Amino acid sequence: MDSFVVKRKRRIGEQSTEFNSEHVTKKSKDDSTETDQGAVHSILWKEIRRENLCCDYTVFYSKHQADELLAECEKKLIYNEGQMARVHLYGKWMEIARKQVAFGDDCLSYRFSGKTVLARPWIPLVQKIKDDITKATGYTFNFVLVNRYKDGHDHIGEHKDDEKDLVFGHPIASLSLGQARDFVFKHQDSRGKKATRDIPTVKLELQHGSLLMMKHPTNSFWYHSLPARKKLINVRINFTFRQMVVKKTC
DNA sequence: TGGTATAAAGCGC
DNA sequence: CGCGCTTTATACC
Repeated sequence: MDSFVVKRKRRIGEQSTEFNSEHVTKKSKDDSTETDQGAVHSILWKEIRRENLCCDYTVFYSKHQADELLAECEKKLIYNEGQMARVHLYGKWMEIARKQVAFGDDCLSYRFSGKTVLARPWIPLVQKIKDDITKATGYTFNFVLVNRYKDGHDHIGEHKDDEKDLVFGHPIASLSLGQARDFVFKHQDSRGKKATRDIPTVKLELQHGSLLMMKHPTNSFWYHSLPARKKLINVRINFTFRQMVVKKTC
């Protein structure tokens, strides 16, 4: 069993909606003997399972905690500009419809779509979120890509996370703050006109303060996207914590 | 070395 | 407004 049920010293928030809920099971509390004056609670993960898709979702921070984190992010985060804010796709350089910055251990970088995003040194705000997730899940991370979607016009297209620089099999932890947004998984065999199979898309709504653990082999088989939702006016900031291959040279 | 994939926008419906 | 589909020439195994 791949479950990880972890105790945290806080009450977790409400579960959010997963549209195709018939395939979702809530993880039951295990046979834990934890009795820390009732102050410690197991995280209730919503398990999302399809063929070669394995994700766990929970509301990780209370509204109050998430509000404070979002405010601090808006105050302290500075995003990449210029060449660093573009991708090379289908022969053209394109501006991205969002803002992006990365933090990580010394000398780490992440290459995708013809560009290299260098990690800035960790700052306490981001380090704290990373440490919270590690405490809750047991997984470590040495890199995070931060995407800021200023409103519902900002988005990211269908893609798979580029695995060249990622430690194979390590989960990606996606923490969301701010505007709840739809998040869509589409199986690689069900895309386009010459799809060979008809596998339904999987849609989630990623809530303020939520954590989505994307586990192996999800990213090898499924594309994901954050489609535009043009009526939404509020900002969303997303952190995707990763474990990168550490190279010998800087 | 070639075969393969593409984190984007734009169009039609 | 939202979706599905096409594009395209470079970068990479």
